[in-house]
Amino acid sequence: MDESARLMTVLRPVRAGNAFEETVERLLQAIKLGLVAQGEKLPPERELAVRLGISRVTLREAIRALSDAGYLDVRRGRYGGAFVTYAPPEPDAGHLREAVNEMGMADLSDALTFRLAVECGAAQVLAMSRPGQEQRAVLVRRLADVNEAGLEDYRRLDTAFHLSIAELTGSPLLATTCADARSRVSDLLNAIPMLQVNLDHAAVQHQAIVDAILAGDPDAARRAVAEHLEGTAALLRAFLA
Amino acid sequence: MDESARLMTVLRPVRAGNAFEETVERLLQAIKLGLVAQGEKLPPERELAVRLGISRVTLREAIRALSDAGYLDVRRGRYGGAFVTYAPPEPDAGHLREAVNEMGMADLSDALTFRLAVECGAAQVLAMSRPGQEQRAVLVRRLADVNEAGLEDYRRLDTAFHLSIAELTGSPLLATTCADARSRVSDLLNAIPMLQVNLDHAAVQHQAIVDAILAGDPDAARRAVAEHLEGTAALLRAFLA
DNA sequence: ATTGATTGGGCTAGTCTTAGACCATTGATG
DNA sequence: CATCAATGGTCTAAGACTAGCCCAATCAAT
Repeated sequence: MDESARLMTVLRPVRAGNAFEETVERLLQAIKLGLVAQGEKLPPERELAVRLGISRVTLREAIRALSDAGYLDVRRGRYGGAFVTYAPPEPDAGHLREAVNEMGMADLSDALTFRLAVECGAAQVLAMSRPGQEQRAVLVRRLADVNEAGLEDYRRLDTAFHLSIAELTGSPLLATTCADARSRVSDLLNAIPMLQVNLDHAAVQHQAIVDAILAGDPDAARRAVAEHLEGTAALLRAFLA
Repeated sequence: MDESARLMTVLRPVRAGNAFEETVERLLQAIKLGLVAQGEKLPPERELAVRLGISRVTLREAIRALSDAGYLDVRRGRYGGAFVTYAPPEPDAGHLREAVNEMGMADLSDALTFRLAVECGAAQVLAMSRPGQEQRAVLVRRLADVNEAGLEDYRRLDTAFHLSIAELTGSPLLATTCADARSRVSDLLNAIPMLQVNLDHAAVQHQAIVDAILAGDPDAARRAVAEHLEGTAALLRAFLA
C-alpha cells in the first residue's frame, strides 16, 4: 500500500482493448442492463457510431459479433435495425459458477465492494440533496414499477430502479459509474433464482431506501442500501456454496 | 430521466480521445496527484509503454507534450528519464476562476458530487470491513504524515491519505475511481489558500474519519467524510464568490 | 581513459481505425 | 404497382497506432 502501489493504480492500461472490443462491451452493457429491452432495436448505425465516437465500420464489426453470438437480430431495409434477441438465462447454479469462474474470485469481490460503495454513496448524496417533487415522483414511480413487475421484467425494472437513484443525483459521472458497477454483477444476479420470499424481502428493502431518501436521511439511506446489497451478496454466496 | 436518458448514459463515447490525448491525461493525473513527486522521474519509456498498453511512439509524444508544457524535464543517458518539474501553482482566486471556467459549472458540480459519493462510499466500506492491524497501521501512518507535513507537502500527503482509504478496501475498482474523482478537482483544491484555521479544521475532520473507521462505525465514517468534503466545497464556493 | 549498462531518440513496415461515398433492401404510402 | 425514405452492406483512401529494430547519449565502475 505504498506509493509504488498507488502508481500502479494510476499507470494502468490507457485502453481496455481495441475499439472493436470496447464497443462490444458497451453494447453488451446496454443490452444486459435492459436499456434496450428484448424486441427493441438499437439506434441506427450512423447515429450510434457518432454517439459512441467510433467509425461505422468498427461499430458494424461489433454488431456483427453480437449478432453471431445471438444477442442481436439484424434486419435490413426501412424499419430494419439491430433488434435485441437476448433474454437473461434461467437462474441456475451452474450458470453462476460459470460466471464466477470467468471473472475470478478476486474480481468478484472487487465488483461487489465497488457496487456497495458507489450505490451507497449515490443514495446518500440523493438523500442529502433534498430532491424536488419531480425527482421524488420518478423515484416512487420506479419503485412501483418493480413492485408491479412480472418475473420476466423484474430484473430489468430492478436495475432501472437502482440506476435511477444515481441518475437523480444529477451527476452523470455517478450515473455512469453505478451503471458500470451494476453491469459487472448482472450476470451473477441473473443466476440467482427469484423466490417469492426474496422478492418480498427486496421489496421491503427498496421501500426503506425510498423512505430514507424522501425523508432526507442520508444515514438511513446508506444503511438501507448497504443492507439490501449485503442481502443480495449473501444470496450469491449461499447459492455458490 | 426516462429510458432514453439512461441509454444516453451508457451509449456515450467509447473513447475519451485518441491514444495520445488519453495518455497525456493519465500522466498528468499521476503528476498532479503527487504520485510522482517533484524531482522524481517516471518509469523508463519501455516499461511505462507496456504498463499503459500503448506503443512507445505514442507514449513519447505524450511525454514530449508534457515536457513542452513544463511538467517534465527529459534527460537522456543512463540515470536519465522524465523528471517531474511540476509544482502546484500558488493558491489564488484567479487560478481558481480560470480552472472553473475551463471545466464549466455543470462539470464542477458533477465532479464534486461524484467525489462526495465515492469517498463516502469507500470510507463506509472500509469501516464495515473491520480492517486488520496492518491496514489500521497504514491509515494511522497516513494521517500522521498529513499532520506532520509542511505547507509544500500538504496537498500531496492529503491526497495520499484520502486515496489510502479507498486502497485499503482492497478494491482496485474503488481505488481507481477515487483517484479519478480526486484528480478531477485537484486543480480547484490547489487554488484554495492554506490558512492555518482551515488546516486545523481539516486535521480534526481527518481524525474523525480515522476514528470512525477504526471503530468500525460506517455511519460515523460516512458522516465524517461528508462533513469534511462539504467543508472543502464550501471553501471553494466562498473563494469563488 | 575504456567499458558496459541503461536510457532516450528515431525509423520502417504493417495493422487498426476512420471518413465518406455509393449500393442494396425493405416496406409504408400514394 | 411504383415510389421513396430509412436503414443495413460494401469499398477505398488516408490517417492513427503498433511492434521491433537500431542509434545516440550518459555516467558509474573499472
